[in-house]
Amino acid sequence: MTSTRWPGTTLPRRFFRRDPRVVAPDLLNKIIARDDGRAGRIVEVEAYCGAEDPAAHTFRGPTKRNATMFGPAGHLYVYFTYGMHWCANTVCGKEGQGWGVLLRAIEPVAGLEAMREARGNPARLKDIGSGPARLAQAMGITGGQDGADLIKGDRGFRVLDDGTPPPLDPVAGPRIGISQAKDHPWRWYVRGNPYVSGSRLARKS
DNA sequence: GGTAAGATCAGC
DNA sequence: CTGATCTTACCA
Repeated sequence: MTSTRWPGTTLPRRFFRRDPRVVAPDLLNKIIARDDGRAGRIVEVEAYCGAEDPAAHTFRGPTKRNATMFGPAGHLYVYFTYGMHWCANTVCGKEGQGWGVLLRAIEPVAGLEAMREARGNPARLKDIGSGPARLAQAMGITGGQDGADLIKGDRGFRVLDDGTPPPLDPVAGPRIGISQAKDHPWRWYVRGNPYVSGSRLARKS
C-alpha cells in the first residue's frame, strides 16, 4: 500500500482536552486521515456534553457502549445505531467527563476512489462523506476502531492540521436527529461548503 | 424477559 | 415519507 499521507501535522492531545463546544468549531477544516491514503476535510461537527447534555450517550453515566467516551481525550468513540450505521466522535475534555465531538461530514481530499468504493460507488461526490454514517463508511470506520488513538495513530487514524485555519464565520445551529436538548446551537459547519449534510433535516424545526 | 427508541440513510 | 435492521437501555 502506498502510504501517501496527506501533508500536515498531527494535532496535539491538548487540542482535544477542552470543552467540546470549543473543540468542535476548531475542528472545522482539519483533516481526518487514514494510513491507507484516505483523507477528508472535516466540514461539519456537533458537540456532546456528557452529564449536562440529555442528548449525549454519556448523559446517564458510563455503560459498556460509551466507555471510550469517558476515557482520555483524542481517542475515537465509535457507536452503532439504527441497526446498520456506524458513527465516529473524537473524545474531548478530561477523563470521566464523557465529552465528545461527532464528526458529521467530510470533504474528500485523498484516497477518493477507495472512499467512493467503500460507499458503494455513489454517483455524486457529495454522497461520499456528507453525513456521520456516510463519513464513517467512506473512511472504513466500524466498531473495530472504537478507542483508536488519533494522536498516536495506533490504528491508522489521525487528525491533522494541514495549515487551513478554521473558518472565521462558521455557521452554528441546532444539532440534527436528536429528540432531547434540541435547542442548543451545538452544531457547526463551514459556511457554503457543498459537502455539509442535513439540508433536509436541518430545515425541520 | 420484553420492548421502544435510536447522534441515519436510501429509495419511492 | 417510509422501511431497513439490530443494539442498547430501561422497565417489569
